[in-house]
Amino acid sequence: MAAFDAPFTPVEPVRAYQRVAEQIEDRILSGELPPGSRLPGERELVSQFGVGRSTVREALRVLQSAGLIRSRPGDPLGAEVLGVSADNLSQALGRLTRSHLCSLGELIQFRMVLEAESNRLAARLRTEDDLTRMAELIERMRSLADAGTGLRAFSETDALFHRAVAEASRNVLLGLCARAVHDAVVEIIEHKIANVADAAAWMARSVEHHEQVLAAIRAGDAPHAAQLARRALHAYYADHVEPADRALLTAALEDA
Amino acid sequence: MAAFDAPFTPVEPVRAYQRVAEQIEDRILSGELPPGSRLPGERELVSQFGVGRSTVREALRVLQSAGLIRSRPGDPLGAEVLGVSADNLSQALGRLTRSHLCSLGELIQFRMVLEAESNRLAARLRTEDDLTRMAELIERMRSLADAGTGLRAFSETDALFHRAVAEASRNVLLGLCARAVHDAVVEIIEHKIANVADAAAWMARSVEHHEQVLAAIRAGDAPHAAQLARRALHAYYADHVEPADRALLTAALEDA
DNA sequence: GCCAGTCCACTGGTCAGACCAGTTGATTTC
DNA sequence: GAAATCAACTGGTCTGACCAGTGGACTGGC
Repeated sequence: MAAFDAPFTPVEPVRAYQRVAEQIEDRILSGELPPGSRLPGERELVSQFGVGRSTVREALRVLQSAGLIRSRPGDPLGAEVLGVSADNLSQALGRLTRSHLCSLGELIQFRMVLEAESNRLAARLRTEDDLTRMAELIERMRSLADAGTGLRAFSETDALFHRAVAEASRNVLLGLCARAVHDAVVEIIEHKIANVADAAAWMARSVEHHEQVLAAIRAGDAPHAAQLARRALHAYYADHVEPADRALLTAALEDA
Repeated sequence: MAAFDAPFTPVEPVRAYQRVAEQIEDRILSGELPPGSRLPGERELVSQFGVGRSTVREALRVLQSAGLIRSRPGDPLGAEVLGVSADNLSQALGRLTRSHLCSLGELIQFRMVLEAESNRLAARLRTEDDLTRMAELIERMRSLADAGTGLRAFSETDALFHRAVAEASRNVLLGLCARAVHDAVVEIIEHKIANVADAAAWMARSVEHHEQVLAAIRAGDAPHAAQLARRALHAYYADHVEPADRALLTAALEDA
């Protein structure tokens, strides 16, 4: 911005706990404190930062609510550094839907966009390694489905497949957001869908869908891979959103 | 999930400040405490919840870091309820990039996806009101550009236009995420781009681009509207990402 | 020497009480 | 009536204390 546009910016007071939190956050984000490492104990931080314990604790609380650290009473090693994850994102997205600021239909439409784009990019940028990884995961899903195990193990492998696709798309952000949205959706309507009547048939259909996706990605057919994701989500969720929102999902489907 | 799949889930201790924060958050998200309303003072909350002040303060800190409330020393009205916003999202996204877990290229690629999809849906779902709103904003941008005002005012109107498009797309989530990503990008490379050599020419080009977008949206040409967003972002940012990431941006461009 | 059990120093979680700087609105003063 | 003053608040911070729980050191028996 030009200098005359806003010569000075208002100065807002910076609280002590903010500066403490910033210092720690910077070290975590810069990699100086990698995931798995430990922070000093609270009383040690008190003497290092030269502030009271309540200030340190408020700072730690902020970092914890951001998902950067985790602390446990009685742990002589101090709080554990977790690093950046998608948890915070999915939490924020969950709040958006819980507040009815955005509907379930929008959430699923958004997921259609993300997964479609993930597939599209994967079809374009995937390596051979990516393809074998995905094929292996599909194989595992098939064997799980045949073995008649519970849905939980199947869903986990399913999530791994989507993660493999996201990795092949070479965009971490896309993958993290897709996972966050996925988690938010699950949190909202898990109970409605969890006990599908015929789990076996559902798993078989899911395996089939994933095979189609893999084939499109292998063939480098980006538009088709994208469209597959959109269609699958539409078919799966269309019945679970309010009728008013159904048009949204359909709109995301057309010539995308 | 089937009952035999995981009959019991581990029980983790719930801290007092968490329950306090949850109670308040629930009331905010349910709309019982709308944005602009006030929370009781901390000492009042202490007596209402029956916990110590530090517990109340840690809870408020969590809510504040989630962007749900804002407190100011000396305010006799108590903390202000802000409601859900995109700030929290952009903060999380900023952390992702600052931690080098995802690059600037990925961020911009993601923005290409979001804005393209926003345009696409807007082209399909826009109403006449949406169109006039957008046209007005473009007109305002043009007059600002002609008047030779600073970039700041121009950028604000630009942001309003994108918001209008997001609104026309009938997906709040898409708009909020797009704004969050936009903010994250700005935070990272604002200083690099802020003082463009020829602001006037840049603004003129921007107005022209927005007119093309509006025309496509008005015509209902969804694919073209989407492609316009991708191309504009590519043209604007391609030079600012590392060469290794340039292929990412290009990949997001092709037959999308 | 090894393993069980005990014990204790220490952790984070919580509370109570205090002080400070800053805001606000009523009160006083001119 | 406007300006200065004041007192009753607020949130921000610090101190010191207690608790339940953890984990390593210590101790006992084998």
